[in-house]
Amino acid sequence: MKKRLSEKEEALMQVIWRLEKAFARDVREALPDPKPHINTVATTMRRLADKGFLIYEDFGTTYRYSAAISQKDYTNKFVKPLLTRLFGNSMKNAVAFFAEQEEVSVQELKEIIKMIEKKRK
Amino acid sequence: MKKRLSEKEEALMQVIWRLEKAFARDVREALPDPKPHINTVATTMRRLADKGFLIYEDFGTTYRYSAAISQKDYTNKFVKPLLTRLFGNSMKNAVAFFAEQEEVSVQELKEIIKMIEKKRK
DNA sequence: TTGTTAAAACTACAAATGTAGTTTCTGAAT
DNA sequence: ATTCAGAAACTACATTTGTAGTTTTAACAA
Repeated sequence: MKKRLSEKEEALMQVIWRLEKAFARDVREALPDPKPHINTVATTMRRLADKGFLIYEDFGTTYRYSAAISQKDYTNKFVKPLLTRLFGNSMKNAVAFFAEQEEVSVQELKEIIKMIEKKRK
Repeated sequence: MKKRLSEKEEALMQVIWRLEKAFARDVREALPDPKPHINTVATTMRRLADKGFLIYEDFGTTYRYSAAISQKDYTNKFVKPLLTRLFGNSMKNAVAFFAEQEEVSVQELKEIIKMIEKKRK
């Protein structure tokens, strides 16, 4: 698990994180149209398992997959470095950027502060 | 300019965003050891130009590159969707996550609020 | 037991990416 | 003019990713 995933691979992981446990066909179902060929999904999932991002249980005739890394851990390991690099090694700058872009309102920032303070005391 | 860049490509873009205008050798210089072969840098930059991420000026015997897309625009276009997908389509959740991880302190969040409020009035 | 079927396994191939050697060009220094 | 160096251009090749056809396997149904 060294490298960030590609967009398509990440899309599969998203589905698995959401469904928690899923067979290839479930994942395919959850993907938006145009849905990829089932073998494409299966191959990608196998590769993700090879790379350590998925684990699977043997279900007789099929495998059921689940994530080997939580979305949080993935985010910390692969997304956070990307963000901090982009924003001069400062998550504060990153947050400020999204706040300025009005992706996060002042109101929401205040809610976040409240939430954190409650949690920490 | 459809797809997010790979990690290596993004690393080059980082350098260019920082230097603003740069020759291949400048970019290579700015990269951490072990530095890639100069041709590797040049090839990657040419490909980035082909894909519309870089533009270049002819400098007689060489080309000087600069970004065709600002770091902000790149972030909005490619990083923000990734974040929102990861966090249930909510940038608020994303910010809350990083705040909880103590990547951003309550103090900093308050500074951001102040900064925003000043800018908006 | 013989189809039928669903899934995995195997195979294949194109495009993208990462990397770097070889060749050519051009301007600068003798 | 000749040589030299730096850079681009060209070429090459391995790996990864995206995609899907073909073959095998295993379970179930008639």
